[in-house]
This record gives sequence, structure tokens and C-alpha cells, in this order.
Amino acid sequence: MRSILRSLLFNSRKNVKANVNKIVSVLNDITKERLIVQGTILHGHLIKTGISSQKHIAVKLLIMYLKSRKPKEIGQMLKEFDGFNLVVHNCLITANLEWGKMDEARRLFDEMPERNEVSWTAIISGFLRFGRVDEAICYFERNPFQNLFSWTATISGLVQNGLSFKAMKLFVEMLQSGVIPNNVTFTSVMRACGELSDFYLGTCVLGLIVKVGFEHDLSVSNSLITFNLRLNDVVSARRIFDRMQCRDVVSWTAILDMYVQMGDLAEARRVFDEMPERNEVSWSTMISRYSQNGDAEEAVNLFHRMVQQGYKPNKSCFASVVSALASLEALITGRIVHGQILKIGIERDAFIGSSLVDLYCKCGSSKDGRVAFDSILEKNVVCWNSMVSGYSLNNQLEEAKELFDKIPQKNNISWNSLITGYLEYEKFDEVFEVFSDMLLSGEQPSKSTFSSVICACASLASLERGKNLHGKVIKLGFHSDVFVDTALLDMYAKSGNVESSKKIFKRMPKRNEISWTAMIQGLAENGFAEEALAVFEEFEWTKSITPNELILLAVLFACSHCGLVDKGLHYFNSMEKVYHMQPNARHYTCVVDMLSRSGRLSEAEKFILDMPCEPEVQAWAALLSGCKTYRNERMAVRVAEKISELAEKHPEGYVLLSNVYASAGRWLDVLHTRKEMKEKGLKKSGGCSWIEVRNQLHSFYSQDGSHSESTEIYEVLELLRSEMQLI
DNA sequence: TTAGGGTTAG
Repeated sequence: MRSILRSLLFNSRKNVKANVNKIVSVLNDITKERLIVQGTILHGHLIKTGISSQKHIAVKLLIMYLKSRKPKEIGQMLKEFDGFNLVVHNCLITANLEWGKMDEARRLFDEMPERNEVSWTAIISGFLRFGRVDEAICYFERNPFQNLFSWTATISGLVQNGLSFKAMKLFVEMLQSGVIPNNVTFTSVMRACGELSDFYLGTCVLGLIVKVGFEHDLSVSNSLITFNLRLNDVVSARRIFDRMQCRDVVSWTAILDMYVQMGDLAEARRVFDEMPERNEVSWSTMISRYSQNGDAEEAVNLFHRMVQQGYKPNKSCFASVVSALASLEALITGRIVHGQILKIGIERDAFIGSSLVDLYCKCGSSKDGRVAFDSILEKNVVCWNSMVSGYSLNNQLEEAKELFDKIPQKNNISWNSLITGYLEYEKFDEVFEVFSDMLLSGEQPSKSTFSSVICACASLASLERGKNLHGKVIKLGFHSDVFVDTALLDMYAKSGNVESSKKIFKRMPKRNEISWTAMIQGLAENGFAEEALAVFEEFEWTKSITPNELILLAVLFACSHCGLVDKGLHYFNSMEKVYHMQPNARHYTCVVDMLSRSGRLSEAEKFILDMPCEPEVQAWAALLSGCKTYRNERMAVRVAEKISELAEKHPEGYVLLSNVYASAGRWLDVLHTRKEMKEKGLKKSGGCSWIEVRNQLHSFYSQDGSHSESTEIYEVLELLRSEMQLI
């Protein structure tokens, strides 16, 4: 394009005059790429050569200024158009549509003294672009120039509005009226067949395409690829691609996306690297897919490469890369990219805004997130949801609820975002309350909703409620979802119903590392530690998932609880050697607990002292507990001293300390420890047990009379006791 | 007048 521009600028006056068509094409490109500086230079040159008032060129210049919103130049140009008002009117209508001023465009149209086929097509496609389908159809029916263009514009507009069936009906009417479709019509109609997932209809249209002679057309072939992909016919899509005489960036991007959707990111990357030509969309596809597939780092790398190679990222690209940065919690890079977004001036876009909200909230700054949210011009439900989950993430649950109540049109994710917030911060009553409000509002709970609510049941070991939800899950057919199944198996395991838990685990069609961890932990916690280790061995056989820190913690826990000390030590040592992961303080605590439980106290003490990281107070507590069981008072004193150093912040250390003194009969020390705790204002959250009766949770704390009906409860207990004595 | 790409929850 630039070379054409240069040749035009330096060509003689005669040559320029001979090249009106070429100039029109250059002006089209300038307008498309928003190169207003070059456009103004060219305009100056055209004035000098006296060609600027040529009708076709003047119209293109006007459109260029209209699209760049240059009011001064627009006014100047309009003065030159006394002779051909109709064309100017059409340009103004198009420009107003571009600016989102549909009603202004309609006013201009209605006031026109005469209209041509361009005016009618422009206003019809305008209505369709703004989703005003009924008005579009009304104007289409009134249109005296029902030509190929207006048929095609209406059909494609209907498809874009998701009304593919209506579009197909109109296509049939078009054929009946004798108008022959062109490549654009076929492209839209093929898309409609794809949206309807109608193979038969697609085949009929394909026959027509061949008959009319468009089967080798570039855009028609591209739409045929997409049609086949839509129907999951990967082989046909690839065949069409391979047989194409010429391919453009759209064809390559479609085939690239095919591999991405098949989950073959490596092949997609190969296609991407081999593509002869790339544009922002191809980059955008690759970036977004990496981001969606959890490889945020690669998404960001590609973004940097794209910028380095001189491509200008568009809205989609920015939205994807900001989303990737959000999952990496990369605040600094995020702020730099935000700066670029502000420079281009697209921060008010709903897609960009939502991902910015997400970025700041995931980095812990809901304040910045709120600023980004407030600046979005037309907020859609995703923007609202991002902000609600942003508040939820940052434990600002009141703000989350307040904003949630203001969402104009909530969807499933709005409810889920709020529920997740309450779940994360253990507000279980609110989880159930919002869930019940959701059902009352008529919103269908999704798999995600169930997995969260069942998780709440697991935390409360609320078996009855959990069973009830399990029933609903089966009814709705959500029981083969990996998240729902994992939540269910965890709920059963935490409620002590290991058999049901195992049943679900065995039936799961797909498992992730959380499912395996929940099963291993569940078995270990319920006393089936050897079975837990057998499940871990089975996990190792699968080889499809690499073990993570949590799963090894569950394994160590299992070993510790069935006295398999050497096996436990073996797993602990293989963490670095075999699995290449650094054990953290919790793994060390687990090993200390394991050694202390089996009486290997000196080994445990040495293990703590040799630790490369700061031991948790729980590690010392585990050792102290071992000292108590195996009556090693000398070590207990040493450990107790260590704990009392750490106990400032950890009240559970003091409690343990006083228990050790109590078991040794050192009552003065007990009193002293308790007094110290009281003086320092430390309070250990009291132990609590609970029972669920008819969906109502009854909690009992260690002090008497904590339950509202405790007098009656004790009376019944007394009655039972006396009856038992009678027997 | 067309074909390929985007943001949020588990």
C-alpha cells in the first residue's frame, strides 16, 4: 500500500488523472487502516493536481474524514457536494451508523427527498447491526430496490443476530424471486447452516454453490471449512483447506483454530509458525487459546513477539493478554499494557474493561479494579460479574453483594461469583441462602453452582443436604462433571461415608489432581490409610497427571496415620529426586508428626532442627504431643521452651503446653501457662461438635448450656440413663 | 453485503 502511495505522490499529473480507480482503492485502504496523516497528505496532493473534486474520489475522501471524525474537514468537504446530494446523504447515514447513532441515521434516511438502492441497503443493515430486526424487516419489505445487495445484507444481518432459520427462509424467497446469489450470500448462508448444525441443508447449499460456480471462491471455501468444523468433521475441513487454490489469512486461522479446538496445541503452533501470512486475528487466536488453556506465560510471550514484529494489537488481543496477565497476577506488566490500552483509547470497551477489572482484582487491588469498572461505557453482564467476583476474591463480601443486587440482567455466572466468594471465606449460611435465592429467581444452577454448594456441604460435613444435592445433580445430568464429582466424593468422605465416596471416584469418567487428592485424603482421614496409598500407586500408574504438592501431603498424611514411617520417609525423599518439587513447611510438619507418633522422637527433633525453612508451630506441637505419649519429659521441656517462644502468635502452642504440664501433674505450670495466655489476650477457638437434624445445624461448644435447648437435652439424657440402669 | 479472533464463576 505504501509503495502505491509513494508512486502516486511522485507521479506526474497526467498519470494521476489516469489512475482514479487506483486512488479510490488507496483511499479505501487508508480509511480501513485509519492512516489519516497519509490520507491528508494525499488529499493535499490531489487538490494540487485538481483531481480532488472528481465524484468518486471526493466521496472516498469524505468517508475517510467521517470515519476519522474530523469535523472541520467534514464541513469543508460537504460544501463541495452541491451537485450530488444523494451520495453525500448515503455517506452521512453510513458514518452515523459507524458512530452508533442509529436514530440519527434513520432521521436522515426518512428526510431524504430521493433514495437509491445504497440508501436502502445501508439503513436495513444498520438496523440489523443494532439488533433491531423487526424494523430491518419492515424496511426490507418497503424497499423498492430489492436487489442482490439488499437480499444479501438482510440475510447476513439475520445470521449475525442469531436468526439463522429466518435467514434461510429469506434465502429461499430470494431464490424464488429469481435473484442469483453471489459469493457473499453463499458465505452467510453457509454460516447459517453451520449455526443450525444442519448437515443436509449445508449439502443442498453446497450443490447450489457448485452449480452457480463459486466452489473455488476464497470466502466461500473459508465458510465451508467453518461449516465442517462446526459439525465436527475435521477431515472434510482439512480436505477443503488442502484443495484450496489460494488461501488467505482467514483460511489459515480457521485451520489453526481447528487444531486448537481439538486440543492439539502443538500442531496449532506448527500451523501458526508455518503460516505464510499473519494478521492481528491469527495472533489473537493463538494468544487467546494459550491463555484459555492455562499457558498464560506463552500467551504473554507471543504478545511480546507480536509487538516486536510490528503488529498492532487490537481489542481482542489486549483482552486476551490482560486475561493471561491476570492469571499470572503480573501487576507490573499489567500496568504497562494498561498504559498502551489508554494510549489507544480502548479502555472503555466492555471486553477490555472486564479483563482489566479481573487483572487488578486478582492482584489484590479491587480499588483499581473498580476504577476500570466505572470507566466502562456500556457494561454487559460480564463486566458486572468480573467486579462481583473481584470483590469476592478480596474478601469484600458486602461490596460484592451490594453490586450483585444492582446487576440489571443477572446470569448464571453472576450467582456463581457471589456463591464462590461466600464459600472461599467460609460463610456457609450465606452460600445456602444465595443458592436458595437463585432457585427462587428461576435461574438454573449450573455444574459450577453445584460444585460450590456441595463444597460447602463438605466443609460442614452436612450429609443430608449433600445427598439432596446429589439427587438434583443426577436429575440434571451433571454427575459426570469432574468438578461436581470431586465435590461429591469429598462431601461423602468428610461426612464419614467412605463407601459412597469410593463409588463416585470409581465411576468418574475423568479425574484431575484434585479428585485424586480428595480421594487419598478422604481414605486416610477415615482410617483407611493403606487403601489411600493403594490409590496413590494407581495414580502413579496413570502417568497422565503429574503429582503436585497437595497430593504428596495427602500421601504423607496417610503414611503418618497408619504408622508406615519408612514408606512415608521414602515418599518424602522422592519429592525432590523423582517428582522434582521442593517440600514446603507443611510436608515437613507431616514427617515430624509421623516420626513423633511412632515414638522416633530424637529423629523427629533432629529433623526439625535440620529443616531448610522455618518450621511451623504445628511441627513443634506434633513433637510435643509425641513427648506426651511416650513420656519423654526432658525433651518435652526443651520443645515447650521452643513453643513458648513461638506461642506469642500461636495460641494452640500454649494449650498444648498446659496439657503436657497437666499430664505430668505440674499443676502450678498449668496455671501459669493459662494465666499467661489470658494476660496476652490469646484465645484458642473452642472445639465444637455439631449434628444436623432436618436441615438444621445444632452446634455444641465445650462450656455447658451453649445450646438454646440444653436443659431439655440434659433432661432427656438423664431419662435415658435411668432407663438404661433399670435394664 | 462475507468468512477467522476477545472478557467473568467451579
